[in-house]
Amino acid sequence: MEETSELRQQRLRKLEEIRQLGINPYPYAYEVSHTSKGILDSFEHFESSQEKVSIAGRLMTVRRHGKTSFAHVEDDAGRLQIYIRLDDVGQEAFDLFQLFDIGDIIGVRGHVFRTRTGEVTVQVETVTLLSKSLRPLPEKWHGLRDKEIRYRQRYLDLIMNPDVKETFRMRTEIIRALRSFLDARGFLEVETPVLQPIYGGASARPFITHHNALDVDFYLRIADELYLKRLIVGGFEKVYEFAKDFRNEGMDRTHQPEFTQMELYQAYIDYNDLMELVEEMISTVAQRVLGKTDIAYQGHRIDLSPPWERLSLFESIQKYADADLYGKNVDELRAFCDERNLKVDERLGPGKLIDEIYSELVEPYLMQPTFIKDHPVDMSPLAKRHRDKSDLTERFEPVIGGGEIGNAFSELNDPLDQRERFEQQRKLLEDGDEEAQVLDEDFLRAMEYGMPPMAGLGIGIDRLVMLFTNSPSIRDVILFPQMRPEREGDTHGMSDDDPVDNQKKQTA
RNA sequence: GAGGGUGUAACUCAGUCGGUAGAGUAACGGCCUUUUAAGCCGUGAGUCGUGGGUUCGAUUCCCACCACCCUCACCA
Repeated sequence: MEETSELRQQRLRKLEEIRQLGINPYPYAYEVSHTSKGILDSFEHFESSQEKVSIAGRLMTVRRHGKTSFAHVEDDAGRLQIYIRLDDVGQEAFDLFQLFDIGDIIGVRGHVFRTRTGEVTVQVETVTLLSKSLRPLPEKWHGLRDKEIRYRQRYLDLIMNPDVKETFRMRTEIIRALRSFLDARGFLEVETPVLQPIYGGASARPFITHHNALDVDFYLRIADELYLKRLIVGGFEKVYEFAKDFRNEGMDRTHQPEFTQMELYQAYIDYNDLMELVEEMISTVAQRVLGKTDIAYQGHRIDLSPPWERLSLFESIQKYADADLYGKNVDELRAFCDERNLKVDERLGPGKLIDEIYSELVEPYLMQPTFIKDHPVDMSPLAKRHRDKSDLTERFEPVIGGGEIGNAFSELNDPLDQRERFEQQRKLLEDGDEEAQVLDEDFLRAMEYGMPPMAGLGIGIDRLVMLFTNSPSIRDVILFPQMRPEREGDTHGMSDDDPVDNQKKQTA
């Protein structure tokens, strides 16, 4: 279908014509002296010096006027107008320029001036084709709106929508700021396996893959927690990792099967110390990336400056749902759910019920940064028991904008308690909880050698970036979000009969 | 997994109470040496998501399927 497209055929003809002129439409390099932004920022200098500049980028607009043309060239830093006159560039170059299309990558060299209407412009003396484009870009006025094409063909989205570029620049800056915050505090960035023989560290269903040489199945990690803790056993005292994790679950506005989490572990601190670190880290990153600590997210103003409110899970339910559920048994909790019209699964244990109640009645209303802490022990098999209440754990979730952006605890380092917790998880698994955690014998062995007291944290990087960039969907902060693969004959405009492939098939 | 919505030219969208479709942009030809949604004149462009059914006739009605979006359910 694409190969018969009229517009593409026209461009292929132009490509041939350019070749006939003895010009390579795909040359090797171009000497770029300046960026569009550099020229715009220092216009007076360039105007008075008449210094020659060369810029390269994508031709985004063209206004042809017979023997002159105005156009805009867009590079990584922005757009700059260029002005081409027959008298300036000569007949040959001007004819070549007539063969250019919007979307072509070109380089131009000339001096800088300001037009009658006041726009900073390069008056072109030489023009070079750097890459001929064969497909038309979306329309200049409405741009590219179709979300499916934007996600599937992110390159096109990036070309057409400047704010997308900005979002992903900011994503990188956020990660960079987190790194430098942790590095400055003596944390060591490490790498741990993505392929794991036993998955662990979170409650989720894994992806399974197969290693041929060993003839064993591996799991793509759902977390790196158990490996980072092994490193603390090994003697590192502060470690972190930016990890791509994989969870084989549903996808929606806040979930992708492949997502990024930053986990950190520090020996000899507890979860109270870690809360301080988290609020300082997030507000520092905001200050560095956004230049402020109050942000706007989907119509809400959020103040990230410390200290953040600290509420135990049961206090938060007390405060937002006006109910004291601490110490209630399963039947009482279920009765409460009925009373508040919460539909819950029959099989849920007390911990999951509490979590359900909290998620429905509390979390969505927590716009300002809040540490929700002290979760029931059966919800948190890797967390240390609360020092005062043995049925709770020293765990907290930083909640911002109505959703949690992470999870942390004073880490359980009692190997015998840990074994019991794994055994309880095994029962849950046998009772049909597909997300229950699996016993990891080597992890227990490591713990038996002696694991220092410590606290650990996981931060959902994608969600943090959503908050910082005011993005409503996780797909807006992942460059290439997972989509159902394209199939021939499906979505309109998406079928892509590659003529090169077809040629190969024919000649094979 | 359930419910709702969308799918028409390269893009953004109209439209057809059933008679095989239009606008703007982009493209092509012509005029135009400071334009910027340049302008003026002219032209071409589409298996109306896919498959089936009803019908003399389907892009339109019906059914199934596919993709995407939204809401809900599970999760970070």
